[in-house]
Amino acid sequence: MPRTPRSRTRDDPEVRRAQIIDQAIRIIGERGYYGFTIQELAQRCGLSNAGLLYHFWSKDQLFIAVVRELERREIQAITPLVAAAERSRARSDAAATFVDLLRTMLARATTQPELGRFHAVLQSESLEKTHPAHEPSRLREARVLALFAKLVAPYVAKPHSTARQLLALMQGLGLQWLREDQAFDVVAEWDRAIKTVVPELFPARTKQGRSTKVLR
Amino acid sequence: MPRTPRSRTRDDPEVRRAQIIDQAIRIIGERGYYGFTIQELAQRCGLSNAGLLYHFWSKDQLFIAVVRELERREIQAITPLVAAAERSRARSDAAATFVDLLRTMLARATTQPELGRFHAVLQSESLEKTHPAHEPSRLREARVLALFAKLVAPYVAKPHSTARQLLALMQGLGLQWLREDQAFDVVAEWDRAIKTVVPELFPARTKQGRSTKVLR
Amino acid sequence: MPRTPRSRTRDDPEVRRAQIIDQAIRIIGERGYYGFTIQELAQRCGLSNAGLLYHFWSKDQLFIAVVRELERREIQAITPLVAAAERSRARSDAAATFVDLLRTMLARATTQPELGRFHAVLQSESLEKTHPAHEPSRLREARVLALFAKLVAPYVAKPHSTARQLLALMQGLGLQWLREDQAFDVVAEWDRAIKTVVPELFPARTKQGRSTKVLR
Amino acid sequence: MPRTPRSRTRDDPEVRRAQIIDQAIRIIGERGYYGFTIQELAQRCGLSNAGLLYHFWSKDQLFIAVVRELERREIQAITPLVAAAERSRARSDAAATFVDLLRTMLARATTQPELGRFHAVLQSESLEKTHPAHEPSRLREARVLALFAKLVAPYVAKPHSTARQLLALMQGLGLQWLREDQAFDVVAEWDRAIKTVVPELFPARTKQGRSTKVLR
DNA sequence: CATGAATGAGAATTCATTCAT
DNA sequence: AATGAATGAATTCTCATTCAT
Repeated sequence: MPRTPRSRTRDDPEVRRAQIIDQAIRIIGERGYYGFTIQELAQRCGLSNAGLLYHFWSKDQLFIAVVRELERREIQAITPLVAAAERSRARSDAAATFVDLLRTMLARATTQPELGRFHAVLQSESLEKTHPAHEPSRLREARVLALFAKLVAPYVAKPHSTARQLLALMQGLGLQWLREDQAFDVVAEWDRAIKTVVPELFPARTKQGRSTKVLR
Repeated sequence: MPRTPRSRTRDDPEVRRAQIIDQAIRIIGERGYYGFTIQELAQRCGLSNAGLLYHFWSKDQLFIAVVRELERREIQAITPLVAAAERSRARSDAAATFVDLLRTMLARATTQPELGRFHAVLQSESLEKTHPAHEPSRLREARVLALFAKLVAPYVAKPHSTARQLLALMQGLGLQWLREDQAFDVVAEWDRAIKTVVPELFPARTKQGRSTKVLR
Repeated sequence: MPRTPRSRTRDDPEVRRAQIIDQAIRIIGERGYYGFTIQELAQRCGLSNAGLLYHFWSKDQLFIAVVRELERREIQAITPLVAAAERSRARSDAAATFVDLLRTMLARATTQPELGRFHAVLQSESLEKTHPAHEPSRLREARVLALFAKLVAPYVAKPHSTARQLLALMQGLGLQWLREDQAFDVVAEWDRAIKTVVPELFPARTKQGRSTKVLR
Repeated sequence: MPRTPRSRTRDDPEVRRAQIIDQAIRIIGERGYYGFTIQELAQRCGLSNAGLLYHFWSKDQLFIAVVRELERREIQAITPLVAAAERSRARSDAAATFVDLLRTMLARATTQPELGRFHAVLQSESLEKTHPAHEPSRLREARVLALFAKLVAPYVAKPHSTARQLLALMQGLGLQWLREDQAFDVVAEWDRAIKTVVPELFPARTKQGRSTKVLR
């Protein structure tokens, strides 16, 4: 029983791949690597099992491709901001560019919840050393931590510690937002969190370096 | 090949169950619910598949039993501290008791890393509505958030927001610690984080409510 | 978790056996030999698996015991009638005694539907040569056929053929009755059937040996 | 040990299905629904378990497919005869067409004993309400009964009662024939039975409506 | 590019049975 | 006389993968 022959964009080597990867992100975000099956993916893509595997040689290859693709997209989205931040290093708008970067990073997970879920799930699943995304996840975290530490260094005494706090808050708030069915304003919470952790990034409006009333 | 026939602890109705649950926590902490197989669990317990299922009627029942058992342990461990915190509400040591509670909560995940992993993995995996731990996880998070908010209320302007930050930091730092192979001092980081988010919990040593240099 | 300790008749070696056999008849009548499990039987008897097998050494032994017990009961119920029929052979009430026997045989399946179901199911299931009740069923059928043939011999030209018809009708009507949820009067139908097949057994009320209007 | 790789009829979408269904009929006729395993079926078809399930999504679906297929074949075989019987309703050959139908119905079970066994076994096994063929069997029996009653109506006083007798005899004789290893002439017995139950269907050769000597 | 048919390796579960208590 | 704990074999089903078309 041949399903609806084909259709849509038809052919286009790369388009197909992209479609597949997009669906894979969704499924992995829902059930993690172990709960992700080629079968389900094929179904969601309107392809047969074999049809799917034609594009990616095996389940693991496909998984790796997904991880890589996501890395690629992330880099693409964030590199310009990182560059801007580095360029502005010595300038007066350095703080603003950094805050901008932080906001954008959270915003990505927010505007594309599948993305947030994917990272949330993989991040814990991949703790296990045998998980295929173990290394990639480790590196990614280290990279972000290092970046945050570098950028926050001018403002705080223990930049690495602050970097940890920022990352923890960014991920944790995202998770809460997902669990609570996106029912609160993460962006606002994230802003508040940044101000709490690195008040120095915000131009003081009062005399003291930090006015609880204003900033919280 | 009949392994050492049986014996060991033998009898003891609940002991076997507890052994099994402990191993299950480990496996689920490593591969999540979807990657968790009765086969592996049985093996680790030195039992046959059927032997295992004799104690818990099905994989899902077993899983639920694990979740419930963990809830039970958590409540058992934390209730006294919560009670203490509530009792001390109006007293001068209120802040100290709260900090104590926060420290203990993280410490549990720290001294029993399996526990930390279990919660870390389930917390993201169970975002999906069809996950068997979806509701339990949701409730657990809501409970903690409410507790934190109540206890922190006397000190901050937006208790719920602060509660979120505390939870995010506690979980996020725990995750980083696990990912980095327990290679840094989470307890110290957590302390620092608490001070950052709710400096009011710590008796001021200098005139200002917060001395960045000292506390960070 | 020990279920309600024991109770009822307690002990009594044979009583227990009888209880078990009664339940076994029910289950086999519902699902046949292949669908019959020791597990279900034990449950229905309020016994553990092992407890059950203590009384009958294995599933097959138990099954054979059931078949034998049923044979025993059948013989016990029917022998007197057969004897009566044979004794009355030459007398004027010979026909009446035979009809009595026929009625009783159907009545047994009717007043104890479990019995009817058991035989109905086994009768077809045991066609297969490897079925544990194959021989018993074959013999039983042959026995009944021979009996019918003998008793009907004085009245018809082809006694064996008539015996077949009687047996077929008895079983077939019983089956219909069970399938239609016992919603019609089998006894009446069986009477009619007997009259149709061996009108000679009934004292003629009209001149012709058979009055369709009356007998049907 | 890779059996003859594959090949044989190869391709042909429906051929494989038909082969499988044919074997399934055999097995179910031997052991009933509960004794029927996919494993055995796969083996008999020279397929792996998974290979089999590829064609029918589950054991139950397969079973339903078998039941339906058999219904289809039966209807296909019998419809023309039923139509003929209905068309001849008022004509002089009405009786002959009906007898023809009755003979054909038995003949089907006779020339294809697997078929007879299948129906024999299912007919009793499906008495249980939870049996997957419960409804189909009930309907089938009702249908046949209604058909017989309608066709026999012109000849007898209690058509429904007569229909019951015909059905019981047809099935019962078939069963005896199977049990006795096909060692007697069922067709002849069936003919005799028809004549016994509805002598009116046969042109009288003697004065009385029924001459025992001739007809039996 | 893609499918249909098939497979071997697991997976969860059920079953009859055993044995020490 | 019965149970609790356990097992090996079987059973249904899923999964990733292969291959001819």
